[in-house]
Amino acid sequence: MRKPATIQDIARAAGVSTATVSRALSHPERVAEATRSLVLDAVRRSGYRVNRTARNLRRRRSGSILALVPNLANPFFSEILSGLSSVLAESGHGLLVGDTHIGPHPAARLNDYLAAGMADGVVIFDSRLPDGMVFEGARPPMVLACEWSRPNLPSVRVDNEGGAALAIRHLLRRGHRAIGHLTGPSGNVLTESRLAGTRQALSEAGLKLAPDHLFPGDFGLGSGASAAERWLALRDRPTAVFCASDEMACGFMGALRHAGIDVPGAVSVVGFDDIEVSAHLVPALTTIRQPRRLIGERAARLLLAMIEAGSSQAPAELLPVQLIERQSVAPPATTPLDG
Amino acid sequence: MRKPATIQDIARAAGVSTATVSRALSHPERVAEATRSLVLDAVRRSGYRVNRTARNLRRRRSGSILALVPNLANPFFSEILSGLSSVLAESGHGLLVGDTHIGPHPAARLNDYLAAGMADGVVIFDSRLPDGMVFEGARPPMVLACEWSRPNLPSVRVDNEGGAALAIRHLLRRGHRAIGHLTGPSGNVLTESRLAGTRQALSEAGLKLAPDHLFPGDFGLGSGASAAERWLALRDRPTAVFCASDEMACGFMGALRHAGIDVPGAVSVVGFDDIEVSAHLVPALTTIRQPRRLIGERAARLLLAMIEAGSSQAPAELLPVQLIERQSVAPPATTPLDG
DNA sequence: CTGTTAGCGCGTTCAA
DNA sequence: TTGAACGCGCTAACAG
Repeated sequence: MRKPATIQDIARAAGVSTATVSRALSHPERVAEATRSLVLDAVRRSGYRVNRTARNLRRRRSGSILALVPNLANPFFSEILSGLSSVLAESGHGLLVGDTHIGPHPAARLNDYLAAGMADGVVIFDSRLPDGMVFEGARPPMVLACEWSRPNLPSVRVDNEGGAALAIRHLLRRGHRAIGHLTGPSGNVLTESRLAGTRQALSEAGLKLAPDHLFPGDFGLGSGASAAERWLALRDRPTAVFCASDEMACGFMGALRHAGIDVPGAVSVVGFDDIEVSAHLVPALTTIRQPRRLIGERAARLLLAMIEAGSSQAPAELLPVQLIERQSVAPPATTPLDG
Repeated sequence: MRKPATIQDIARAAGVSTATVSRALSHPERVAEATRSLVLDAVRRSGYRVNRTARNLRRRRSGSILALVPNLANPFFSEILSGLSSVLAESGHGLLVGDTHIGPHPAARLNDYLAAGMADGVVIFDSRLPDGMVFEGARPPMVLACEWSRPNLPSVRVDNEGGAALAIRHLLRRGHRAIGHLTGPSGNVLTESRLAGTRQALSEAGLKLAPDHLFPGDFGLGSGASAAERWLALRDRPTAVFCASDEMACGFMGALRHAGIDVPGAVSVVGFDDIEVSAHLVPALTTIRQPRRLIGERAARLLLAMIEAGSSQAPAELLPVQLIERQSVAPPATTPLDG
C-alpha cells in the first residue's frame, strides 16, 4: 500500500460507484444510511483521504484563503493570523500567507496569486494594495482587515479615530495640555484616522496639535526611538505623547529612559494596539486595546460567508477598542505617581 | 472575458496545440523559438496564467509547503516565517501556515494535511509533532526547524547548548557565582539543550545549578513574571539569571522592576533569541542572538532541494548564535554600571 | 437513492 | 519539433 487510496479503491471495496462514495463524504444526507456506513467503513479501513487538489480542480476552488500582510515580521499580525487560522481550520481551508514587502510588485504578486486560482478569498492587511490593484478578470471575495481605504469593500476594522480620541481624552483628564502625537507612516489609512481622532479630541478641549509636537513614525520600534531624540531636542516639549502603535511607544520610552528621562514623570505615554509585551514594560504601557484575535476570526467568518454565498459584498464590521490604564501616564510636571 | 483564459484559448489564439503551449511554458527549451514566441505573445495578450490547481493535480503536487508552528501568536516565529516566505515566493510555492495549538490533535491534523495532499513539504517548529506522528503512507519531505528531537530527520537548528554556555560564561566573567536559570516548558528539546549548556558551562567553573535557582517557565512573558515572584521569595537569591527566551527575560525584568528591584543592580539577566524589542527594553537586554530570518530561509531551501531531488534525506544544518552585550548584566552586588 | 457519463485544466506519453 | 489522445482524482449532471 505504497500510494494513497483513491475514491476508486473505496468504491470497489464498498461495492458502490465512485459517485456514491463522493456523496457519502460530501453530502452524507443524500445517501441511504446503510450504504453510507458501508462507505465510511471502507474509508476507515483504508485510511482514505480525499485528494484536495482533485476536489478543488473539480469544484473550481483552491481550498485556501490568502492573508496578505505588510510585514510578516511584525508581531502585531501574529495573533490576528492565529485567529484567522483557527476559524479556517474548522472549515477545512488552508491559510496561505504572503508578505507584501517581499518582491518588487506587491499588487502584481497578488494578481498572480489570484489569476492562478491559488486562493478562494483574500484578507488584506495592507491598504496600499487595493489602490494599486489592476482588477484583471474575476476576483474572489476580499476583505480588508484593520486598514480601510475603500469604503465599498467589505472590511473588518477597529474604531481608530475613536480609539485615538479615547487616548487623548484620558491624557486631558489627567491634566495634560501640551500633547504630542507620534504617527504611523505617511499615507497610511491608520495614520490618518488616528491623527484625525487626536485632532478631534484636542479641539473639543479647545486645543491644537502644535506642528513641533507631531512626530513622524512608521509603527516600528526604531521610529519610536528616533522620536525620542526629536523630543529631547525640543525647547518646548509636550508633557505627553500619544503613539500610534505600541511598538513605537516602546521604542520611545526605551530611548527616553536610556537617556535618563523619567516616564511618566517627565512625559506621559499612551500607545495603541495592546500587544502582549506592553503590560510588561517599565513603566507598564497605558494603551488602546485592539481585539486582535477577534479581528482575525471575524475576517475569516466574513470571507467564508462570502465564499459560501458566492457574493463579493459584505457588511463592514467595526470592532470596539478599549482604553487600558497602566503606569505610563501621570499628571504633568510632577513626580511619578502610580494609578 | 468573464472567466479566466485556459490553455485551450491560448492554443487557439497561437494556432498550436495545447501540448505545445504547455511545453512552451514549462520547458521553453523543448520548443522551437518561433513557436515559443508565438505562444508567449498570445499569453501576454490574454493575460493567461496557468491554473495551479490543474497543474498540481497533473503533477501530483500541491504547490505549497506547510509551516507548523506551536503558537502563531508568538512573535518569535514571525520573522522566521518571513524568511520562509521570501524564498518560497521565488520558487512559486505557497506558504501554508498551521498553528498546532489549535484543535484537538495536532499530529492528527498534520496527517490530514499530508494525506490530503495539501503540502509538498513541511517545516515543523514543534518538536512534539514528529514524536506523536503516526506515519500513515508516504510522506512528503519534512524539515525540523529550531527544535530537533529526531537526529535522523533533516533539520535547521541553532547551537542551543553552545548559546547557553556563551551566556553563562559571560555571567561568570562578570564575576557571578550564584547563577539561576529560567527554563522553557518541560519536555521541550530546546529546554533540555539550553539547560544542558547551562550546566556544562557552570561545571567548567566548578559550579552547580542550585535546585532553588532553577525556575520553570514556558518561554512566554507570563512565566517570566511568575519566576520573578519566585526569585523575590527566595532567601538565597541568585545574582544573575539566564532566561531561555527573551520573552521570559522581559517578563522577569518587568515584574522585578515593578517590585522596585533594580536590574542589573540587584540581579543581572541574560536572554535568548534577540527578538526585536530586546534592544529597547530598560535595561536593554543582553542576550544570545538567533539568526531567525536565516533559519527560515535555510529551512525553505533545504526543503525545496529535497522536493526537487525527490529525497527525504538532507544534512542537518547548524547555525551559529552570538552573544549580544547590552545593559542587563553588571557585576554582582554593586550599584549598576553600564558596559 | 444510486450509477453512468462527462468533464475541471493541465502535462505527458506516443506517433507522426 | 509538434499534435492527438489520455488521464490525474474527484464531483455535478442526468437518468434510472
